[in-house]
Amino acid sequence: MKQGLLTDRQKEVLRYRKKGLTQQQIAEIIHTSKANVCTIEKAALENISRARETLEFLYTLDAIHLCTLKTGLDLLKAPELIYAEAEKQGLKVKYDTISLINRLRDANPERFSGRQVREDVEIYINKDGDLYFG
Amino acid sequence: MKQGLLTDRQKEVLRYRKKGLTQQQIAEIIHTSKANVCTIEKAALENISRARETLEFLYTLDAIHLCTLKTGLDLLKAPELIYAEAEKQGLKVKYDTISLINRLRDANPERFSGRQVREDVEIYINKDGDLYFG
DNA sequence: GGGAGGTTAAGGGAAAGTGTTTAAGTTAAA
DNA sequence: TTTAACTTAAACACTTTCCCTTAACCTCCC
Repeated sequence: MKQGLLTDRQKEVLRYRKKGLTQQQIAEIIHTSKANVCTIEKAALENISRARETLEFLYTLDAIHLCTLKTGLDLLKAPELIYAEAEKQGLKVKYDTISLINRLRDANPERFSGRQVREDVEIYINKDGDLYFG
Repeated sequence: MKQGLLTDRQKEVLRYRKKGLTQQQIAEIIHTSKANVCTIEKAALENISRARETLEFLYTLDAIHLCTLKTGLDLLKAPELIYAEAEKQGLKVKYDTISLINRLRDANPERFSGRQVREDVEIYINKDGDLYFG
């Protein structure tokens, strides 16, 4: 029963990295190429992302689908859309306009460019008014 | 670039489960055996555990183990224990007594019942005096 | 230009994970 | 006791991940 997503190799690299060592230095210590250290580090960070995404999914489990932000939508128009849909469901969104926009962009920056939605974003809400994106 | 630890199959089962369906019912819906549904669900829960453990590792990356709150300990005695250990390490805990207790309980409510520690809690601290629990 | 730090791509062998079936085993409730 | 719900083990085909090498590329900065 293995525990954690990260392999020993990946943890090793992350620890050295945390200490401030360069990939080259680490490569010498663990007897491999710097390209390999880079790959291992990248894999580690990817695993960490996947761990985060996995736990996010849990939240969407007890959340319901609220609406979809369609590609091309003006980001500034998202809040009123979301508020309106939440009201239909009898739910109160936990965020004000400003923090809602910030949360939208912080959650997945690659889906917005400037004020525009680049890719459909699914909006979920739970009973506490927390929002999740899929 | 895959995202999240859970496979589509695993998410599917978890969603049906959340709705209250039995493994047998799910098996019929997704056209397989109930034993298989059980296996898939188990794998899903294991993956969720691994995701949690992965993120916990991140905290311990720049934190050191401070002490252990043993099962049965009075929650109100935790702060002085923690302060004492932190002082030994030359570190200042970021929280006062009240907020420390609140943080302890908020972090993992299932580990405390009333004033008592129900299950060993590992305390970690980083250079900023932040506390993490494992 | 050349060096240091970092990244990417292609490929390969070993290891691990996934979904599945079959068959046997609990456990708790009617 | 019988039944429904759930768990477990073994085995198999299949896919993915991991670590590694080699060889290239990028971006600063001297």
